[in-house]
Amino acid sequence: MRASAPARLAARLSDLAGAPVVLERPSDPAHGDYATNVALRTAPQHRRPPKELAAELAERAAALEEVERAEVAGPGFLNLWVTPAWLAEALGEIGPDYGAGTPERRQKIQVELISANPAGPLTVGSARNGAYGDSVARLLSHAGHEVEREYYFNDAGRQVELFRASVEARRRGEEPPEGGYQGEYINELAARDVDPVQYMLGEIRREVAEFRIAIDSWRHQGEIEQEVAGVLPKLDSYEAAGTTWARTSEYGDDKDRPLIRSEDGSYLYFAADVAYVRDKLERGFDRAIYVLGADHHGYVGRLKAAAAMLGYDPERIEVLIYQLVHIVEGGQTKKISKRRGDVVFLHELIDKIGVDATRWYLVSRGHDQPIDIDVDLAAERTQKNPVYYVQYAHARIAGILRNAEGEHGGTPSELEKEERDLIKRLLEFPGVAAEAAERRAPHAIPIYAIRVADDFHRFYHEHRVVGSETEAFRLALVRATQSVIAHCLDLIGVAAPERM
RNA sequence: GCGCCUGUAGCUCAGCGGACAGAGCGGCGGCCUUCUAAGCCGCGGGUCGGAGGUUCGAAUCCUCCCAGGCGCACCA
Repeated sequence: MRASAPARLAARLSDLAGAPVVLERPSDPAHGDYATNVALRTAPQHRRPPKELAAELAERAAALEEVERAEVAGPGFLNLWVTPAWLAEALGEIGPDYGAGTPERRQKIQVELISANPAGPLTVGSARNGAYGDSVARLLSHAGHEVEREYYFNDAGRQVELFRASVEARRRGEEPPEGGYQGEYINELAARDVDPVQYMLGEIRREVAEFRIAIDSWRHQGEIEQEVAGVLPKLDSYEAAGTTWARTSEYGDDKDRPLIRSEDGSYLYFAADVAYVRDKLERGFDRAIYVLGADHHGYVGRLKAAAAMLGYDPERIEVLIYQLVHIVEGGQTKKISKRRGDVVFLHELIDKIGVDATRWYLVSRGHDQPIDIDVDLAAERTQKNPVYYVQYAHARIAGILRNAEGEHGGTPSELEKEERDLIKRLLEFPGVAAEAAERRAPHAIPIYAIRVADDFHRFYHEHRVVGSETEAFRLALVRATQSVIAHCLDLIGVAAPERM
């Protein structure tokens, strides 16, 4: 896989400049198709005025066949205009594998996501975990890594027993136990003749699939707990205050962590964490990614400490934190609590607005940004979800392609403004996808997709495709646009419809 | 008290070292005999929480302060 056209252009310019050139797309069209600040950045080390350096580079750049014009502007920017032939040729590179990377070092990566207790249906909080984590997994896979998705069922702990007891109490017509679970779904479960935990295990698998997340590996707490006894002797631990402690504070954690409950000698959760870390890394993953809500960010230190204590490079453990989803009711914002029943379930949101709008909505803001879902406004607000705007562009193109019979391709001698803008936008895709993967920031994809749809709708409004003088070229342009939109939607698990 | 995250247009959010800060929604006004009007165009709207600092250049980096969210269990 060779570098994308803009990357190759940047590389040629880097040779001319003798320094790495980063091309950006200026917002002001008067500043060219591409611009670079190399002269500004390298002026200090050359001890020469940036404008002088930029002027020299401009002269050399203008001699490149792909460059139509090069100008120095402002304090020392170099602005470039590219030829229609270069744009048309670059367009030809857009296809099924467009933007797919081959990393310098292909890694085997595990992404553990959701892993909600089977103590009820998935909440919108878990849905954010899934939408975010799965999109990161898709991005990494697109970037060329080998990715496996795992879901860990905490199906043997205290919370789950409390849940089971709550349902059973309900069946006997009693109040739930102290700290137990409440809510309509408990009543519904009580009415069914099933083991509540077994039932939820099945329900969650179904919901995850419906949310378009393909889990490769389902693990259960019991499996990990069997490994605990074998791991504990390998830890740097000591006895104090009636229990065994892992000396995690020596390995970057805030404090030491107890491994065994002194009351009854049973393993505490951290013991399972350690066993699980080893389990993951021993399975040959170069990297184990955990996707956790902000309420679990205290986990980062202890998981890395666990790895370090076992002799692994803690860099192999990566914890992705996303901010929480809150529900807003009557102007009041509150944290989701399954136990209290203050909760919006994923299936409710899907029923209201569908999988596409739900996934788009949950992944389209930065993971560092909290999300409020207003129970009353959710449906109304998401009717205006930009997902439809993007899907519409895809469907519109499908319509054009249904009407067209001619060949695709060719290079017109002149390009319309809307065509140039659209092509340049499409050429951004490999960079956008690579950066999104690198930064674990899938929200860049929907934002970019909106811009593509934007440029397409503008083009569509101004120019006809079928029956135009440059029909073959425009068919290729429109087909490439559709392909890039489809790639974007796929990266975030949203459907790309042929008709709307 | 300590740690992580956040504070950008009326609302929801992008932008995270470059050229006058952007989009969607909401408001107002235009555009369908032509490939889907779920569309396009125009208008209005911002001391980028505050104060210092680094830099040729800061919404973007550093420090402090203010405000909000989340953590700091022998629960998960």
